[in-house]
Amino acid sequence: MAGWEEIRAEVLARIRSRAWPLGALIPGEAALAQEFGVARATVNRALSELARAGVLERKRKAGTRVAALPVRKATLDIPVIRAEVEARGEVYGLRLLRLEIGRPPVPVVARLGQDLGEMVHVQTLHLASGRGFVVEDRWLNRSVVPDPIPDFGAVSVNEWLVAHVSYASGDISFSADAADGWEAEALGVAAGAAVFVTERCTWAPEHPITWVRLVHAPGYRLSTLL
Amino acid sequence: MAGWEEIRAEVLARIRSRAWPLGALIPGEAALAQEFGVARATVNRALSELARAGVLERKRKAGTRVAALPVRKATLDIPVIRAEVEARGEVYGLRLLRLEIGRPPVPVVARLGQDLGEMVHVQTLHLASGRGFVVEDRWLNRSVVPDPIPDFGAVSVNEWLVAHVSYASGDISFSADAADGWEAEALGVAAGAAVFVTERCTWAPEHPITWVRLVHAPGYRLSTLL
DNA sequence: AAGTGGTCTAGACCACGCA
DNA sequence: GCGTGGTCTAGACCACTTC
Repeated sequence: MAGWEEIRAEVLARIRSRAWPLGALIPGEAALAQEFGVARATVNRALSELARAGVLERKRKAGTRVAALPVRKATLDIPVIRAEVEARGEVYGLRLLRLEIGRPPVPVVARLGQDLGEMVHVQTLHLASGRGFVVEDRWLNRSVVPDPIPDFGAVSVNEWLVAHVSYASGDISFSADAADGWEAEALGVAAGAAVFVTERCTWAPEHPITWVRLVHAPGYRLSTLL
Repeated sequence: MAGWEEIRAEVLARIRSRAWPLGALIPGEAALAQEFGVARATVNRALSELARAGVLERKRKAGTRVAALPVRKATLDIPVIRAEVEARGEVYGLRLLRLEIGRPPVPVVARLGQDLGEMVHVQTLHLASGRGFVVEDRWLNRSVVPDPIPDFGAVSVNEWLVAHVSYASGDISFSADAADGWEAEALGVAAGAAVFVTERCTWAPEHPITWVRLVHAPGYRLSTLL
């Protein structure tokens, strides 16, 4: 018994075999290190990984226990749309549908957490081999966009942001919705069709950067390994 | 400059400020350790975290470079449904709609990767404060279910599995779909309404355990911090 | 062959959170 | 307080990859 991965496996095995039941306190790092004949840091690495995966819950002083109701954690990759299209072996295309300056609707202001007044509104259509793949509806903080405004018909806003604007945090959510009139038209599907929607909001340390809603063509799947 | 989090922040700042441009090779761990006045292990921890987040790409011998097309990684929590309902402050309820033994349809067999012959088919409805919350359609490997079959009207299959069956791996995917006839009826919505669908497949090291499709009531959102 | 990141060790100090 | 996990160090060896 040597590497942290072997130790992680052994600990997992004890949990799966109910040698360490759900909710139970397991021995401390020092004890396990001695039992396995490794340094405490190695045990720490193994247990930390399991905690990150949601299998264990660790607290200073309280010790480490097996999670009672294991909350599985899955890691999602959120690629740039162009990369996603190309990964499918299709040809990426981009069409700028609308670019204007105006005040965002109330729900968008609410999500951003503050009213920035006028913002840059961009609507684009991402194409995979000529077919509509994703419709993007985005509001951008004017202060992050230079004057003149970059050509968002050549480089998608997302890719431009990644390369030119630093940011700190954000959130993302997924839902199902019925395709809106113009969204359905852009994607070439019937209005009201069930579509997968991604909504993202990002902030720089001190101010909002952008809010975006991505409507994916029917059949879209987001998947990952558990 | 001391902790790995500070070093991570400093490295991030250099990337965001384009001092280290996208795709560029950054100094080795040893050099950074000297510059920051810390041990190499500390730099390693900081860079490893950034690599896990998709900001850096690391390869032995080749060195560490800034990811050219940053793939954001988001971590999703996949809770047990009961916990999800209770976290909303609602009362959880469970109703067993169907329990039978039979052969799964072809798409399910395909997903599982092998034909197990007859399987246990369970359909349940999860309720939040009496309203339909999730419809579950599940096929279980007969060999993981004891005889007699547990009371899946009292404890959901998922919770029973968590507590009684060890497993190794699986995958999960999310999509949008139009609600099917019986699903719509169970949820109390119009047939064809846009619903959020979670599909999960899990395997023990050597054999499939279960395939499940969860249809969430309209309005369901899956969200996380980036 | 050589350079880079990945891991391990033995020891140490510290922060947190219970009592 | 005091026990636990979280982190840092200095040094070492190893695995992988490119040259």
